[in-house]
Amino acid sequence: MMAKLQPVRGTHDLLPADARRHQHIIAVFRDIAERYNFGQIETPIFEFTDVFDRSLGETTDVVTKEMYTFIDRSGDSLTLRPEQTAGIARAFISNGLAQNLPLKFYSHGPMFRHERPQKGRQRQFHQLDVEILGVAEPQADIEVIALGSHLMESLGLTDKVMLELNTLGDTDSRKAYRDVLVEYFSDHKADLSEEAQDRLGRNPLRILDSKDKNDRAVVAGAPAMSAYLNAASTDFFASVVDGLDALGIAYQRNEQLVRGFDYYTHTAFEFTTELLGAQSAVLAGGRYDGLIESMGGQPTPGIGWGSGIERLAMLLEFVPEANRPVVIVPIGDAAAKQGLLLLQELRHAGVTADMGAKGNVGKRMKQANKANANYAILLGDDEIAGGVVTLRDLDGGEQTEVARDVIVSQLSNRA
RNA sequence: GUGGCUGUAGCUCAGUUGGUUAGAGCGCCGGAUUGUGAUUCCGGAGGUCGCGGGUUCAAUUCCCGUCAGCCACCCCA
Repeated sequence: MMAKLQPVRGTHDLLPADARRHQHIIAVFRDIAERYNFGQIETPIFEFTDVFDRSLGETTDVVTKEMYTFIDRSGDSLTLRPEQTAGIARAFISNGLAQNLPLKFYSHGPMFRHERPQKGRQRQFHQLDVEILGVAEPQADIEVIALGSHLMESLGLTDKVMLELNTLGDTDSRKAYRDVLVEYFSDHKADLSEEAQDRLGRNPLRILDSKDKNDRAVVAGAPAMSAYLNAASTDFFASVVDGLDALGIAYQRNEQLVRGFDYYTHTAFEFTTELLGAQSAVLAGGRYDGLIESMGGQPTPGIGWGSGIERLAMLLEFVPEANRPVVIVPIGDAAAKQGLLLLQELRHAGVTADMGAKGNVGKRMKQANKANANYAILLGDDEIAGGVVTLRDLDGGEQTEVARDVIVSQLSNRA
């Protein structure tokens, strides 16, 4: 391999076939999000570091060791966004959007995390994202999950993913449970892994989804989160579940499901798969009623999810084909000019068309074949003199003369 | 950040028990075919054997380091 010009670790070029796959996912997503009456929002791919520090939780791994943070020429600390929600929350506050509640946003674009790459994990990756701001009712939870489910269905991934669902309860419930959990884990501290012992002080809920065998044994005996939910939290979750049932959206309760960022409350969910190696989450999100307030805005409930485009792409069986071009094969100098004109007419008429820059007829026909062209248009002195064009069907091999003045409409109608 | 495996042509891979000019298939370019595309035939280009250092008369091969890829841990989309 060339040693010199390498892409930065964990980044990838999307060549046309991959780019088409990504664009297909994005197109399906946009179509569905628009049908759910979400509006597109684009926030910058970098923000003041503070935006992420304060929102994600200072002890989370993303903040402590995965952010791409740098000092710009003005001396400000900036960070490439590791996720989308914080940026949207910031935009909500910056633009004074509290006047327009409720708001439904969708977005997509690159995210950055400084992690060791592996299957389904890159340093620059792309996410789809939806957020609903200003709706405290379970209907928003249901709608956002339904949108995710709809997306899976439209991408043909329903059989490959499973919806896992949990509730973290409101702030009071979460705090109560946390205290009980810390007490329980402290009693079993000796049996926990080093990682888990470390997390006990920082983020005890995360011990629940540890993969360590010993940890799992301890977790199995831990008090259940559901037992510590207050009435309001229990009712809220019951409403979410009712809604999903009514819509026929299957899910599996997973009481160990804990999301990575501190801002989550109530509903937490993930569409997971077993087909991506160690990575399981394909689409994940939850409710974050305290986030905007903690960032300095008016108290505003929110819920949303993010979904990794690369991960979706790896599961996708459908690979969209590129348009097959019509390729013009000019023969002679006069035809080269006439060819350019015809090329322009075809393109303006909506036909994917191309014309090579050099080569004799044989060479050009080979090029047309390689370009996966469905038709070749041969244009030489004979055709020009007769006011026609020779249209060759490259799949069947039939060749016919078509009047020059109808060829464009004939081909555009076919497409 | 930690660990395991792997780096030979654009791609997929052989190979050298350390020894003159490192191979194949596919792909690419040209010709047979300057008005006709799979195929076929002929010819050609393309490698400082990831990079750096060490051992050796000699390293693509052995050793060390480094970078990268893959996979896993951690964590997450």
